Amino acid sequence: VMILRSRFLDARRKRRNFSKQATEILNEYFYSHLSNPYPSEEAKEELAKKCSITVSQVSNWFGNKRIRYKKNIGKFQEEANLYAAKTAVTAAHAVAAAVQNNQTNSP
Amino acid sequence: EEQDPACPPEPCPSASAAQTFEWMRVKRNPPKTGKTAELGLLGQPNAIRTNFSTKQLTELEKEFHFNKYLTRARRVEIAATLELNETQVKIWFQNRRMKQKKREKEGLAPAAASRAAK
DNA sequence: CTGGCCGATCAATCATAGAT
DNA sequence: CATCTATGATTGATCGGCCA
Repeated sequence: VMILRSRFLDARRKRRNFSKQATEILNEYFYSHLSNPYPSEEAKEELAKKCSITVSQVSNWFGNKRIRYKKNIGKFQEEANLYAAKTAVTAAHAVAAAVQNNQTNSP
Repeated sequence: EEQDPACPPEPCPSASAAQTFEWMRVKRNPPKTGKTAELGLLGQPNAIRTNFSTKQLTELEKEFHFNKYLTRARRVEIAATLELNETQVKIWFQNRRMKQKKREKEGLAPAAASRAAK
């Protein structure tokens, strides 16, 4: 409050928002695993690499996302639909590719 | 790409009905520690997150640098001096240790373009 | 069986970046 | 430029698992 407490310790909070694409990657994972949005340590490391952020930041992101999502599911409905559609398309491409590959070299 | 070994993506293509999964219902029990300010109302589940004063944090920090782990005696002593529960002191040290571990880990590889592990 | 620790997470809050 | 909202980080405390 008034006690401008620890401008020292809070100085590190000079945060910067993540890049648009990093957020994109995180949201894709979140919504494609909405039934259990708890990435394993390995998954976090990979996401961190792809997003060019630290594993801790990935953990913070998921922690904040989960809490804020369940706090107001309605507010995220639009976003959820957006990513749901996106992953659906991606999945479709993957399936198509798989089919192609399967036909190319069928046993 | 790298899907979880046993966790396929949401198999719900039809519409995008955002169901309510278990994790969304998880609720934590309110803190048992902390002061209820003894407002006459006993047993009131004070769900207030204690705010440690700068003085308390300074003392705890000082003690931490002396010993990363507490002995029962030391814990009792500190709790009394800082007017905190033994549990709060215990938890503070636990969180402090995790915090330090996290810092060490992050401070030892900020720049690592290790493409050697693939 | 009991209590402390670890690792992960929760939940509330801080402080700032961004939108209006 | 002030005000309101979105978001990354911090932290006291909880949850489940492990172990001496």
